[in-house]
Amino acid sequence: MTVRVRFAPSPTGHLHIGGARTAIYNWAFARHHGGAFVLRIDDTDLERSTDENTAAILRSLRWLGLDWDEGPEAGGDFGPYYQTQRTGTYEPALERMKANGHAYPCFCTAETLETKREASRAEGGFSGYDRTCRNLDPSTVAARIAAGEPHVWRVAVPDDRGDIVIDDLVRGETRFPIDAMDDFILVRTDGSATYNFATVVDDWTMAMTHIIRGDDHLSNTPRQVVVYEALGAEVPTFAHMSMIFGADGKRLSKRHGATSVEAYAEEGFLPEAVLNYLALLGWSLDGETTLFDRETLVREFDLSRVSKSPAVWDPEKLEWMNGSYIREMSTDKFVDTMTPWLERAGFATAADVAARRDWFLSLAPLISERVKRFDEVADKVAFLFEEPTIEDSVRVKILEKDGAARALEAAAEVLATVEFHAEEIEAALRTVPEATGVKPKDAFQAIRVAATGTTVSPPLFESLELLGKERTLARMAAALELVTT
RNA sequence: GGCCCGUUCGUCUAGCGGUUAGGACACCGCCCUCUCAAGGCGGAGAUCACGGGUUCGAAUCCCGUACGGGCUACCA
Repeated sequence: MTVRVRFAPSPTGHLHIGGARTAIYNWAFARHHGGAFVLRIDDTDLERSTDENTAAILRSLRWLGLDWDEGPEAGGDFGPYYQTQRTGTYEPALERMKANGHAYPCFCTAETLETKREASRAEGGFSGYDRTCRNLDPSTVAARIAAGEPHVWRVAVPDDRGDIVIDDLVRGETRFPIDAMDDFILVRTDGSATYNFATVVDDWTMAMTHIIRGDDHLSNTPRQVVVYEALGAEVPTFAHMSMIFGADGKRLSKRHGATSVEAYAEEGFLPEAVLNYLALLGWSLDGETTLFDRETLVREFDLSRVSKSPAVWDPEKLEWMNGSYIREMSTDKFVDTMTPWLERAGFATAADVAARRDWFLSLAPLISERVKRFDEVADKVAFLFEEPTIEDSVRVKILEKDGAARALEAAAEVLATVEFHAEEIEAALRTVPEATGVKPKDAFQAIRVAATGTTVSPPLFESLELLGKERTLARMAAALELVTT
């Protein structure tokens, strides 16, 4: 049988880091086994679900490079792929369970249930439904329904079934005592399906073979198994992965900073880095390999190597990884990726980049090994696009230092006569320390501050080349004026 | 309360009865060097949550405890 897995986000918000990881594992599992990765939008929470959120989720999945075989905008033979459009399938499923005697109507009101629950919980022990309506006389049941009395439909958990054992692909064999199982509600008074009923019917009718999800659903699994069995459906294989925590050991939330995939995209993270990091957070290839591409992930992914324990989200490691991917990018790709960030900063348009592509290509390697995210690029290249302002403290510390002015004058002089290429610039400037008696470090720092306005910049000679002779000399003259007046 | 899951350096993890407990991020030092990075080399960092077993031998198997998490809704 061919593998079919699904990712079923609820469009009540953007794609969350945790959801993204679940999607990645499902996707990798499907691709590894040559199966189908299905996307279903569980939008039954009408209050909070929005089309904007759905669109954002699709965008984020695509950004990560997770393509789905069936689902919104892809179609498929098992649709519809929006849960709100599948309500028609719950009714026949319920009929099927009724026919088997696996579902029964319950007329108990929410209030009486509440008081009963409190009472039994006070005594300690099982707090589930006491099955009052399970053994109602069939004729009275028929009469009450005919009279239009409000009721829900409950599952009749079999007494003779024995414990429910789940062979979880991540956690191994997990046993749930059957007598702790509640005759939970399948269909509400208003006729709508509850989560545990709806997902089972959806997953069953969509022919899912494996359910890979967060372990917050582990405790729901035995309930769902009961429904599968009552339906006469084949029970899929389950795999429950642990959650992602923040540094404080609490479930990851907004308090811990950016939690949506979109936010990481906007901060200048690369999709391949986010994918790699997320894949590694809770899964290991061999314990040694930390950097791997999409193809390797697909080839090597194995649920048995998914961690059972929760993982703490570590933004620093993600940044390191992103930096690593940036450094490995081709110069061309770096320029392309950098362009929108330059546009956003108002430094250059895509047309500017195209017009002077060679110049940007020589800029790229200077920047790529100095940033961990693309939102740092603008700051690093600013000196090339706008006139620097030298801070007082820097002026005092560097430009007014003994010999600095002398070095600047000498530098300006030699630079004026030279071809403006890094090698020539370097050769010329190397003569300055000896000629002036100023230490190389001090001389170069003075020139750096004059040219870039700061003490930290990309390599000096290359930076000057990019700046060009005219601007370099003008800035040096301006710096000299600053300290000599 | 009941049921279920988890616990190896600060963090992510390897380990699946015999290892000097390995790797990665972060941290520290050295090298490189015009600053910052990047890179190279090295270092520190884990009584494997705790307590009992089983075994010649346990991070690895079993039981218990503690702590953390989940479920226990006419939420998903």
